[in-house]
Amino acid sequence: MNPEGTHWKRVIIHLDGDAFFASCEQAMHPEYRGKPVITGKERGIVAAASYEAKALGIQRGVALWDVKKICPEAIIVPSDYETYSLFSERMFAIMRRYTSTIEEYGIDEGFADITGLARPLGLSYIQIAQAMQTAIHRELGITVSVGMGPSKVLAKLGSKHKKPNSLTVISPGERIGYLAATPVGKLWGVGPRTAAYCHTLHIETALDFASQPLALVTRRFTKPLVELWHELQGESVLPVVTAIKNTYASISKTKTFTASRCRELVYAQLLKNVENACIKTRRYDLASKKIIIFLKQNDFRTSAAEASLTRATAYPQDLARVLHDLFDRIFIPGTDYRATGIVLTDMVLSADVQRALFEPPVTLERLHNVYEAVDELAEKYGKHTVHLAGSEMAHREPAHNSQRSELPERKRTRLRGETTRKHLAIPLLLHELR
DNA sequence: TCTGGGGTCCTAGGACCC
DNA sequence: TCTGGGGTCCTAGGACCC
Repeated sequence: MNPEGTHWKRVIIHLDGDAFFASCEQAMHPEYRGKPVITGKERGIVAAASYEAKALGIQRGVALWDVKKICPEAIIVPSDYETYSLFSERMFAIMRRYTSTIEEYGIDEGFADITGLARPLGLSYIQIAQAMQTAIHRELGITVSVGMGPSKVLAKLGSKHKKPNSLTVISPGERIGYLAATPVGKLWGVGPRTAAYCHTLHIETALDFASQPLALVTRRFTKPLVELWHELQGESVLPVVTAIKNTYASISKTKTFTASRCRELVYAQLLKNVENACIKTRRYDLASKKIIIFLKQNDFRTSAAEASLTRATAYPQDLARVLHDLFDRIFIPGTDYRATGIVLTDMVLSADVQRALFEPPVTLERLHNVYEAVDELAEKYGKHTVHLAGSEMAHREPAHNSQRSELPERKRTRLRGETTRKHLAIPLLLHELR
């Protein structure tokens, strides 16, 4: 192995937080360290389990019900995305000390392209990876696993290989061994359907897949799988995307509730989702030209309906009429429903929204003013201080399997880069760590 | 994993046009 | 009138990710 990677065309690293949510909780609460900690209280299933909890056989997705049976002393807390996002920001900031070619792939994982940086930084490639890893541990109190390879896929395979707090280098020369040990379904980009298809072709391991002739892969598989094939050869075709996401192609909201056949209640749930989706849409200065709704029956069958709008909007009032029509089209009386959902899509910038043909000029402006006031009130007094009468029932009804009602209402959701008191929380960690 | 919530990308097929 | 070839755009749905 040549860790300096001088013969590598690219040197990519992937950092992956270890039991990220649970680790953040342990970093924030010293009294949680060394103990089984579980997040996901608001959902009733395990979102993240600390390594102490994993050692007891507790995994993602397990019902909290069962957790308490296995381990009555487990510390169970709701997932606090706002705080984890702050840890995430800090983690990426540390990575950026070494290169700006960073991709924030998820809240707890990211890629860095460090090709050619060994000489200027005066560190070997492995030392660069270790420097990031130790700085994250020292400053944030959480550990990450790191993978290094000549492509994103191989780097990601490396970070997963041995957790926690590991560093795994998969060089072009060593990749065969790692691929032989990896079932094809474990590869990034291979889901259950593709894995099943692979089995029909007698492709069982990542190496089986990588050993297929390119012509066959191109003929039998889709474009993402062809890219995967190249990446597995150690040939980097997926770039590290540095652009930070600040817009959306679609915004959706879904919520599960205690199953009900009450038309008004189900509709109220749907309308509340619309209100939530609109809030987020306005926050990003967007407006939607197409709305899709769906109802999930108690047996998990879903039905959907959609409509295009005459004018892009981010105002529930605008959507009310079409929403009602869509709802009537798919609601079946006497059927129990467990969830509703809404997708706002075909987004445009709100600045580019034009008045619909034949629409009186005042309408749009008035709506705009009304919701500006609504958003201000929400900022001061909490989300949903003002909502449509039609969603009242959903606001009263506590959501199914959620203890959220016990939780203090979050003051508000921050915009990127906006400063709130919470930002002060992490520097305090430095003292706690001693 | 008997099932939460929020996203993106890709492909096939139809409509329509020249 | 019949036939051929080719392009673009849109939509629906599948599949995958965290």
